[in-house]
Amino acid sequence: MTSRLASRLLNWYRLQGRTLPWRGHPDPYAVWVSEIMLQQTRVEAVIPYFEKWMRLFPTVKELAGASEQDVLNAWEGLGYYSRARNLHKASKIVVEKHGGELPRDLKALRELPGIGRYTVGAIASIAFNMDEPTLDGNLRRVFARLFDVSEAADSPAGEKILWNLTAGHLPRGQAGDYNQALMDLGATICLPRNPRCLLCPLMEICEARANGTQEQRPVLKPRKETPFFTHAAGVMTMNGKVLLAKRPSKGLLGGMWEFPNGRVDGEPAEELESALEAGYQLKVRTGEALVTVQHAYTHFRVMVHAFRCELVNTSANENLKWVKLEEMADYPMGKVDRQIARVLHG
DNA sequence: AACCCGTGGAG
DNA sequence: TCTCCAAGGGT
Repeated sequence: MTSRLASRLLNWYRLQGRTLPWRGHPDPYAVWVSEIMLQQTRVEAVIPYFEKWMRLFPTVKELAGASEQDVLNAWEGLGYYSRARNLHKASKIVVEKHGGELPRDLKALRELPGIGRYTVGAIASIAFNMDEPTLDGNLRRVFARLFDVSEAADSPAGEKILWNLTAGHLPRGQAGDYNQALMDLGATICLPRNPRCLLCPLMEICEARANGTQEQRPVLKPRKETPFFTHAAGVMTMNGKVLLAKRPSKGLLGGMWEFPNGRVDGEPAEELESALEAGYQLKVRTGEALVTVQHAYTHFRVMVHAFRCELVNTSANENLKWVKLEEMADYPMGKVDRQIARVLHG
């Protein structure tokens, strides 16, 4: 039994659904890669990365055999780099424990790093045509509006209601199309701001059920305000090489490379030396500022002053490396450090 | 539960 | 310029 909602939705999807590189792809691996890339990331940003990724790592086995450096390089610019590290880890597990094939078992999928409740439902329904619901930001918004969900949509209580709503309308045998239709609807019609209700295939149902509260849905918890920090970075060049540091594997930009830097509270030029000593066991003499970069991360903003430094002394450190200027592109960096690197390269 | 994790586009 | 937030997961 297909609900009226699902029926309207599926008819609309056949006519208005988007054509995307991973849609109709025969390989579950392609669906997997796309779902990881699409976490908190827009379709337009993902497409070029997906196509490059599938050229570099066409199969699970080739991904598993790649170095973390190559994997992070392929991901550079897409953000949330733990996704790349987890996908890489998971590919090795799939090769070792599942014969190189993505398992069709919900529990086995859920245990792979980087695959949570949403991604299990998406892969199971889209790649394996299983009757599984899922809930992402699009479905959350669509159902919160359609059924006047006053509970905070990003709270456990609200999410439980929303999971039940989407599961309750799931059409047997067409869960993949149903889930993707709701995502397309959320991304092109039921927009966060200024929804295009006149083009919506569910307008009639929505008007009947939503009590006119659509513009006030979904209810979301208030955000915390973002702090601001100032950092100083040291640019140390010698014989056509520059000193780079590898970040810890966890946390912000985990496993990526950067110019040695530290947080400063007073005048950057005066504090840089002590900051670098604390973080990198370096002795340096600062010179003139090379470039200043501002950047807004999700949870804080930074201003980074990059200084040319004269190196006096350094202790042994595995995470420090002298890199030829022409080879900086081979070292995965976040946006800020890539910007500094570009200034150096000319 | 609350917090952390990137980047870019839209308004 | 500034705020919002996007096919979430991990801790």
